[in-house]
Amino acid sequence: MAGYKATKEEREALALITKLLRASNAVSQSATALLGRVNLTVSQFGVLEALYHIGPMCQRDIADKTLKSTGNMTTVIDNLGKRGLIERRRSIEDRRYIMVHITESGRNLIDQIFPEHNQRVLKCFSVLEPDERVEFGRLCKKLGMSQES
Amino acid sequence: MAGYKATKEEREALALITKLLRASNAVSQSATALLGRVNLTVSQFGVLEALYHIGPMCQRDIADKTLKSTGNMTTVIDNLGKRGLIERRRSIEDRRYIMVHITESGRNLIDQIFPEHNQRVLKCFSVLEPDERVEFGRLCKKLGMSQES
DNA sequence: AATTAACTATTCGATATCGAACTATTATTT
DNA sequence: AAATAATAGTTCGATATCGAATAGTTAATT
Repeated sequence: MAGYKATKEEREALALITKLLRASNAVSQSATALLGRVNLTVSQFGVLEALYHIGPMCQRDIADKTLKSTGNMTTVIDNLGKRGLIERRRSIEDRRYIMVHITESGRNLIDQIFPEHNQRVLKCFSVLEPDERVEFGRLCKKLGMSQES
Repeated sequence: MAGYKATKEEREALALITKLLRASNAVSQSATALLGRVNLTVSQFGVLEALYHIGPMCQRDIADKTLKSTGNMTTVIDNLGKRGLIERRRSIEDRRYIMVHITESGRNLIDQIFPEHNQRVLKCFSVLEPDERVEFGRLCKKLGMSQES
């Protein structure tokens, strides 16, 4: 048997991270359940939605925005490109950059699912009271910002 | 341009899910940063840790516990098996089940990283006050349980 | 007893994901 | 100007992940 034993504080923290991961999982699964209908993965949706709302970005910026690696971006954006949902345009000023643009077709796809997607996200959080939602957002933000480099 | 426009409530919910995913990502990354040292993936650690603390389980139960598919479990457990960290034993009473056991070697590995892992998790949440941690856990639990079928 | 239904695990194809090595381009240093 | 450093994107190998199809086992039904 192990000689190591977690302290009470540690056990509480472990319980807390479990709850957080479970909540995050539940919410994101429930919110993205409709993506299958239009054959989008969660990653693809994330990228497409960012381009839709923020505008053209280079892959590095998209990777930062979605918390993924640049190697991963190449793959995801390749797959979006195959379906004609985005377009790559090499920057002229600095030829290292490739600006990624959402196409008309990509825009239509987002328009098609966004209303229901928003409804679902809203519904997910409707188990919390309004003031609980505010508090939850505040605490998440504290946690999300704390680990930044 | 899109004819669709999100309501204020929807926009707030979208902002909230972003904060939640960011928090979840930040915490889980910071907590699991040391796994590379012992060549474990996050999934492998999750499975191994569950077996360590709960005891032998069949793959279906492990999948439920870790919120993954059974197909995925086959892969992850295969990879843990290759390294001799777990053992599969076909159940005799009901031959559909395969009980997965952690080995001595697997137990040693967990013992080796668990103290530091716990410290890291604890540190992640130390940005919250004690009463905030309690409240955060309560809200996460509400969210995590709400989407269950 | 035979059929059907329910359930566990595996397989497969497609996509995601990381980190590290690599190429191409631009910026900085000497 | 040449060498060096920094940066963007790609490639590769390994692993993860899903959903659907499949095989094998047991339970329930007829």
